[in-house]
This record gives sequence, C-alpha cells and structure tokens, in this order.
Amino acid sequence: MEPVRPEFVPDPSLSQAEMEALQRDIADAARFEDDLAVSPARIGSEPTDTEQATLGETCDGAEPPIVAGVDQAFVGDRAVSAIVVLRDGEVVERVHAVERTEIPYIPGLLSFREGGAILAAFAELSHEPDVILVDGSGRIHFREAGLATHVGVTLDVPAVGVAKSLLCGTPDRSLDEKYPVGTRIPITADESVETCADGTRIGHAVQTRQYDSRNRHINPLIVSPGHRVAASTAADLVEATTDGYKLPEPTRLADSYADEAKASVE
DNA sequence: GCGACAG
DNA sequence: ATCTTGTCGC
Repeated sequence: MEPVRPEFVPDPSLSQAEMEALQRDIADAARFEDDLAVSPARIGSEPTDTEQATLGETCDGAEPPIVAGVDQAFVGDRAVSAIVVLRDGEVVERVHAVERTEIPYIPGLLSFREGGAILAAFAELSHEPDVILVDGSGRIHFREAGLATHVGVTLDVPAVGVAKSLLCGTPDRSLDEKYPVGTRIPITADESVETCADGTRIGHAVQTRQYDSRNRHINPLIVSPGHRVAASTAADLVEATTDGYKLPEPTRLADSYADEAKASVE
C-alpha cells in the first residue's frame, strides 16, 4: 500500500523545527476515535477465549480481520523494517525493506529515522490490513504524533502503538509494581504533552503477561492510539492478539522476522 | 544548568 | 535499537 497523505511522509532532511511542525499537522489529522472494520463493539467487551486467539473470528458472517505487526532491526546505518500479516491467527504475508537511516535516534522524532523504511515495506505489501500494530508510541508523544500515529495517518490505516517503555505522560498508578494479567493503568497527558489538555487519557499500560513467582515481575506494555482507534480499543486489540507472550503475536512475529531479514543483510 | 526521553 | 554471560524458573 502507498501513502494516502504524501505530504506527511517523513523527510529526514527537515530541520528539527520543521519536523515538529509536521508532527503537529499529523496530530491534527489523526483520529483518536474508533473508525475501523474490526468490530470494536465486540472486541470492546470481555474477550471470549476464541476471540483471544483469533481476534474476531466469531464475528457473524464478517470477514476475518487482517492484522499486521511492524517492527525494525538495525545493521550499522541500515534500518530493516519487517511487516507480518495475520488473518485468523495465521501468517498470510511477510515483507521487509532495507533503507539507510539518515538521522540518529532522537526522542520524539523516531518516525523520521524509521518511517522511511516502514513505508518502503508497506509499498511491498499486497494485503490491506484492517489494523496495524506498530512498535513504539502513538498518541503517547510530546505532540501526539508518535511513530504509530505518523505511519497510520500517512497511510490512513487504523494503527495502534505498542511500546515497551513510557515516553511521556503520567500513569494513574506506579508502573513498577507487580500487576496481574489484564491490568490496565490509564496514562494521562501532563505538561510534557504540549498539544492537548492535561488529564486527557492518551493510552494505557497493559499487563499482557506476568510471572507466577513472587520474586521478579514483567513490565507492562505501553499501548496508545495511533490513528482511527480509541485508547480503550487499542488496549482491547493488543489483548485480543496476545497469546501467551508479552508482545501481541503480530508484533512478536514481526520482531523475529526483522532479525531474520537482518541476518540476510549483514 | 539539570533531568527525562519510544527505538 | 545493539552489544552479550549467566541465571532464574517452568
């Protein structure tokens, strides 16, 4: 698939001020409300065992939703972007692309480093995902325009941000405690999020896996809306696609595929 | 100036 | 993200 909003394609040659200005435009174009074909009403309620494994397989007469996971690996100054597409829990397509990274990692400007490779990979994709899970933040971002939002808005596809740590915002409760699977801790905007009112719910910490033993504990995932998805639905989608591991299956498979593709590059 | 900061 | 041994736990 190709960008629906070419003007938002991340350009690494922009000045930092220009990048930030573009992010404000992207946040403005982003929709943090449900506008996807993956039956949010059904997924929004308590997931059944079947839904947990296949995400919406029980939707009456509806086509099985197509979910894609996106992740990157790096080799020197090259970024390897991998996309794995699942339908009914089965991998139906995998594509990857390799692009040079033009700028270093700068907190808040990640999409300008990795976005090019991601869009190049999407250009090779033949399926049209109903929703994509992107590694990194979505709305949980200084200007509400994290990687998931940037990619989602540029392609105009429903997107969810799945990060392993918190970029900004304030959790309702400490994230350092041990919580049982299923726990959701709201993340609200604070003064570091300059584009929306303090107190706005911009995402959740979601405990998708936990150890039985009392000693150590697993950190929750940080889930936020990327585009055309509400915060609670984003968390629902992550839970519905998780299957025994901390990361949701699409993301986990994209992660290993990125490493696999990386090996064939170095 | 100091601290914080997705991947 | 990446560089990496050992170690804990099921």
